[in-house]
Amino acid sequence: MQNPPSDYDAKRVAHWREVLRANGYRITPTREAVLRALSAGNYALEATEIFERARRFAPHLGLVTVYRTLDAMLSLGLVERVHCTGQCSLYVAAEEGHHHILVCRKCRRVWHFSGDDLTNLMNDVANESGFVIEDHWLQLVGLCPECRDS
Amino acid sequence: MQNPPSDYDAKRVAHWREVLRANGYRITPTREAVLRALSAGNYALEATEIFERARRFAPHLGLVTVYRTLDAMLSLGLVERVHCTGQCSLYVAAEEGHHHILVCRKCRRVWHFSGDDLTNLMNDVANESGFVIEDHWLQLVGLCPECRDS
DNA sequence: CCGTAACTGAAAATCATTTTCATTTAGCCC
DNA sequence: GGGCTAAATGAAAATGATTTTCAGTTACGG
Ligand SMILES: [Mn+2]
Ligand SMILES: [Mn+2]
Ligand SMILES: [Zn+2]
Ligand SMILES: [Zn+2]
Repeated sequence: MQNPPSDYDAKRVAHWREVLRANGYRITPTREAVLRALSAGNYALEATEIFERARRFAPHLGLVTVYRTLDAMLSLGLVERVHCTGQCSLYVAAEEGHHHILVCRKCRRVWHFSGDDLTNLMNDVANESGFVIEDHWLQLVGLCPECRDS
Repeated sequence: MQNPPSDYDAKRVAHWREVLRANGYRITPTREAVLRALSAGNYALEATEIFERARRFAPHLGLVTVYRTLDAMLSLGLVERVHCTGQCSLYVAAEEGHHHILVCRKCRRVWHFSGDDLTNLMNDVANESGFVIEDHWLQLVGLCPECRDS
């Protein structure tokens, strides 16, 4: 009758499972452990942190599988890379649709936002430079509500 | 009477030399070779590429010195890091003042621009999220005039 | 069930960056 | 134009993250 408290987002994991399967990937216990580890999605994590978390669900998991699953998920747009001053190998669950990220520089909590409109800027820069602009990459950095107090 | 064609920006090198000196760094032939290698400033370069270029000016140069000089220049804001999809360890000469970068994804040519105004967006996101936003990273990616044709 | 291509973890290989250390040198003071 | 000394140097070793290899295992369509 009681639901055990879950430290992962079952709904999101189910969705990811479908996307992976639909793209020819097999659903294995180890792979699912990585999905669960990432599904909370509120923090930018290093590969080793994902590894540690995922091991709770699949103790014999190897770090290699984390990297391989991340590759698959990156190519399907299910996770995205988070860039930082020093280290640029952080990962976080991606939201659907066009959006960008605001990261807490202290605890790496992630806030997703959309609604940026850079078309004017990009047109100006394209005209001035002669480049064809294909993509824009925007990330905000700051302190989350909890970290700014302490 | 003739000036040899120089593959570096002597003026910029002179300026960097002054900034380094003013901050307690010594001017050595190897360090200056790295300055020259970076001074053209139109391309985002990997450490090893800087190394190769700098070796033309100081053949016995070690790669370690490239890293050490890059650290010094980064901390003084003379070069900046360029982030890419795969590799985030590219460097390019920084312009003065607030600006951002447009990079050619094929040849890594860099165009510097300014004039972005994200204050409205940042205020909205700050209010919604509760974060204090301290910094914004913006980078455009595309194809330079030459690469878009070929 | 079966067959097979996909997936797995351990170990080794690779690659970028940092540390160590003995030697050299830039820049300051006579 | 010498010295002096802390800063800088390069070779080599250490580190750390990621990738490759490979022999065994497994998901899943038929
Ligand atoms: Mn956008
Ligand atoms: Mn800006
Ligand atoms: Zn925080
Ligand atoms: Zn180009």
